[in-house]
Amino acid sequence: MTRRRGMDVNMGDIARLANVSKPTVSRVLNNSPLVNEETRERVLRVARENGYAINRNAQKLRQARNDTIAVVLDLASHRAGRIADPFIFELLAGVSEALSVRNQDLLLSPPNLTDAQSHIDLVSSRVADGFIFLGQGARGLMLRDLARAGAPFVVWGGVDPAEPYCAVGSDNRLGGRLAGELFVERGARRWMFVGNTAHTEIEMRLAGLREIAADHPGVTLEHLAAEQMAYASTFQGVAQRLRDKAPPPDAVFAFSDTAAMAVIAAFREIGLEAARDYSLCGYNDIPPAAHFTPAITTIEQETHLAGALLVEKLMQILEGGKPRSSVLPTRLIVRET
Amino acid sequence: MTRRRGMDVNMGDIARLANVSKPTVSRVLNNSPLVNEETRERVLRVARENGYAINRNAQKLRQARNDTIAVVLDLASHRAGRIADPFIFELLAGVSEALSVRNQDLLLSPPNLTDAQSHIDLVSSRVADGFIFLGQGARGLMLRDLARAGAPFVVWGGVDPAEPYCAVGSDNRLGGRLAGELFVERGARRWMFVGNTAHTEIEMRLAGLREIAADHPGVTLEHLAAEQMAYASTFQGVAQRLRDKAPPPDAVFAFSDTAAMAVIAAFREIGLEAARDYSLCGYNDIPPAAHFTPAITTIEQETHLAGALLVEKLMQILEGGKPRSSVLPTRLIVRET
DNA sequence: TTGTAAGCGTTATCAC
DNA sequence: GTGATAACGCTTACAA
Repeated sequence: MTRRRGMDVNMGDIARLANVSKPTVSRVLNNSPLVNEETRERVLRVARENGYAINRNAQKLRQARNDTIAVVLDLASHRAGRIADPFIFELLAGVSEALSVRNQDLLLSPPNLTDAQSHIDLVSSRVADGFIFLGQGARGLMLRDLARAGAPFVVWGGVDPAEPYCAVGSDNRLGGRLAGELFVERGARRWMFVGNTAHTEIEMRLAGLREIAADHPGVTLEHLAAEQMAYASTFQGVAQRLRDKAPPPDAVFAFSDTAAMAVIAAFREIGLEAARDYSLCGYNDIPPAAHFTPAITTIEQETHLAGALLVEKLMQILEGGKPRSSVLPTRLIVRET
Repeated sequence: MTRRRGMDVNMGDIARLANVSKPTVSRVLNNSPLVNEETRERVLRVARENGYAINRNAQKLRQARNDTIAVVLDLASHRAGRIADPFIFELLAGVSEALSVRNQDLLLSPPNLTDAQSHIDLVSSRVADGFIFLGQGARGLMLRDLARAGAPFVVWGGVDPAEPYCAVGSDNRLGGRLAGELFVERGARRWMFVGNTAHTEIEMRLAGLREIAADHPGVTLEHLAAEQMAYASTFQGVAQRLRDKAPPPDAVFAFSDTAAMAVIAAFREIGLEAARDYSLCGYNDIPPAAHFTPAITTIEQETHLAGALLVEKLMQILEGGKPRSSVLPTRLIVRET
């Protein structure tokens, strides 16, 4: 950056120019009520005139808190089209907004942060005060370690009261049950679940579906792993299964609406159409699901408030509190499939 | 965080425990070649044993650079389903990875950063060294101001050699021309462009399409604004246009594949099918486009390298260089529509 | 190869 | 209300 007027001004300079001491400038900048109105105005004017901006590193060095939160996204999964659904970014937008309201910086966690220790180091290095994990992913174990170490964090994902950390998520088990009840109503017998159960939230959906299946003799439940969570690999996985001699499922519960689209495409290859030949339920209610042909039945999550809720709980933890986990409502939206 | 052993250890403590001075510890931690191998090992051992993590704020305070880059996403547009295409997050993943390789922190820019001054303040406050804008969005003017102020930044978006800043993007104008040539080949006469031209990159696509249209007498080109970039509003905009008495277009170029899906849904409402009744070209080549029914013709962008390229150019700027803008290849992928 | 001393720009403490 | 002084934890310059 070209050295502009004011670029290298520090608090001492402002203090001198305004005929006050450094602590007074500091007080003004921190809206301390202890400062004379006249002084405040003078200091602010001088600061403005000189293009002064406080050095946040010096500030952070001196203070206990960093006012920075690290947000952990499973970005690696999003490379190469391995994207679950765009809905995780609505979540990110909500978190970003909630943090900004509280004047907290948002550090996007680097992709190489994998074990508990590297997360702890980030806090020890005074880079971030705590973490928000968006999606448990396959890191249940690491999260338990992190909780045991006492690191401050909250998680968006499956809410399990047995876990030693605070989580916010939709009622995934209920989601699974709702899909199951729909399939029962439709008279389907050969159910299939598509999703990677290494992710806690997805495992819980399968659990809910399984509960309903168990209540209905004659119903079989098949599980297709879909490890990659990618559109293309999900499509291929389903297509391959359908080439088996085994009779095709007559009901499918997919881990996302995008995955549901992959399911539709794969079934279409062997001449089967959703709605006509099998029931299909997605997850997330992304906008295109409603206008898809056929319109996709799905489970809606309450993500509007999630960001604010996650941030609020993390702030409570940072202030020494022990907020409880929250389960957000989940709703079945019945469409053509 | 519970105070664990080693939590409050600083460099002085390690120095004392290892029988060396602080600068020596510093040298070891920064891989200086000036340290004796034996000393290095002893220091590292002591540091490890005491769970020492360097205080990055103190480090940043002392050094010229911050090793933090602010990434600007138009997150506001992603709330309420206003998402163009998930492809922007592949870009984010690429940037995240490239930054992490260079040990740079990624600060996600807060949503309230709108004018040039607030961006400049972020640099003056020593929070970030520079910016990466993912998508020009409707901030062409602000970017020019920012460039004039000498702030270090690079942009993913439309590349215009006349702009005073470094940009990386696909050849949007060529993309528009490719779509136009396809429409000519298909014999279409009533073309429609769907997209918000306040975004430079989208305006350039329209410009390319317009060039081809101008070369072909008898071809009309209509522009549907689609300001919100959302799936739902695009669907509604197209549906409303189709209710006009004017004859429907026989060729549509949409600003994204997701938008193309909205176009298909809207045309279907009046009984028109892509491929059969009109040509359709999307943008980005997202995975579902290939398996959609009908399979969507689209323009592919080279996003794999974009993240690394953006980071590299920004680093050059931070070192005083003046990297040139880059245009990445663009390819038409002809499918059913 | 290592150590001493100074300083980065802020805020906490205490005195007035 | 305001100011003097001492940290915060690190790196740079210079000396040995």
